[in-house]
Amino acid sequence: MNMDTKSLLIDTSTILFQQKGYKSVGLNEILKACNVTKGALYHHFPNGKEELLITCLHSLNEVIITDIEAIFSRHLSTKEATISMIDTLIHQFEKDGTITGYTFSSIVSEMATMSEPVRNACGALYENIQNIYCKKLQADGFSNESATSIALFMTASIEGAMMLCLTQKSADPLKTIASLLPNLLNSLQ
Amino acid sequence: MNMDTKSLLIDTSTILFQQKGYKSVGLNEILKACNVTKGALYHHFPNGKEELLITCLHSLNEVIITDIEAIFSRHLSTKEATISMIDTLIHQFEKDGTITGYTFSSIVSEMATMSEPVRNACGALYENIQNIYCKKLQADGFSNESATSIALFMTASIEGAMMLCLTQKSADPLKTIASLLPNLLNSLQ
DNA sequence: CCTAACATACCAACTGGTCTGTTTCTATTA
DNA sequence: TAATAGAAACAGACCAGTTGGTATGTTAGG
Repeated sequence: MNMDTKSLLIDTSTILFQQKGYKSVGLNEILKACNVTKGALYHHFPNGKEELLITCLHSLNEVIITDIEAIFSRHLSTKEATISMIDTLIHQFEKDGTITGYTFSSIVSEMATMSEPVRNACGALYENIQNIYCKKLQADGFSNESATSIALFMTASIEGAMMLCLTQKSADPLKTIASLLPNLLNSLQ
Repeated sequence: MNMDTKSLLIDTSTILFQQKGYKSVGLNEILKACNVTKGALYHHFPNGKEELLITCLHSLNEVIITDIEAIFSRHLSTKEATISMIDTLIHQFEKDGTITGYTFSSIVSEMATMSEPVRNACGALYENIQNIYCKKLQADGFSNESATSIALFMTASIEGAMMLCLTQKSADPLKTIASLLPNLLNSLQ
């Protein structure tokens, strides 16, 4: 089984979907970007575009979890790990103008109310991210309950900050979040 | 000058754009929802769909600012006002399953990198929201600088929480944010 | 030789947008 | 006040381009 074409399709369209959303990206655009024909696409994804998107979300899930987990195991406290993670986001944003590989807000807001499978895939992704935060917070000494709350708070504020970065064409919102989050962690410990 | 048709178009498509994003909403869908013809639409919006969207964003701006300002003038402290505001969002979400009139994340994430005019309109909207928070925080005694930071933090976490609500089909994320924000405000005062 | 992995022509449905009417309102003038 | 001119407010047919998807091929590898 030759996975190269399939992987190429997934990797390319993951980026495109993240940058532009679902409807904005046409099959022809994906095909051209991959230099692949429609026959090949429908061979690997018989159910078409939405199946491709969901596969992309699963793939993205693995990438994000791996990356964040690596950062979080590299640092002692949640505080340090979070700052390091946001730093990574900031650098990518300042380099590329977008954040691929960490966010999928375009897909959430566009598809959550339209397709249950897509909504579930997105939900699982957020859940996994929150779980990493949550475990580290518990290791920091937080109670089960407050760790869950804070993890959600972190996920939300980082996701929201990325939206603000997009509209402002500046990484400042993420920087502000990074500087405030430690205070929040201290105040609740 | 008869504004009824134009207003109807703006109000209807504002909701549709908020719920589904920009590309997902077709002109025909808007036209059918309004019971208006293409001729009428292009009479009021000669530059077509994008002009309609930007007009919707401006209209949304006024609505949001008016609503939030009303809530914030009704309460003494930022803490109380914020909780009251989030309560409004929670109630709407639990009633309708969506939050129209307060968020436009679908448009931001989809269009911010595609159209400068749209990005600017979205940026202005976030800026206005933050300004309301900021002023109230200053009235609470926060310094200019920290008021700005906290206002951004509030905007981001609320916006992010709404995304989480969408994926979870539950208002819990917003509730969590509402219960944590007061702690943050206390810890920084 | 059979199946996986393509390639390509084709399709109906729909997209945003234009063009040419027609109606309705309104201001002006005889 | 009635007639009329002109503009605003539509209505609806039409269009080229694109959409996601299919059907029927061909090619290459085990």
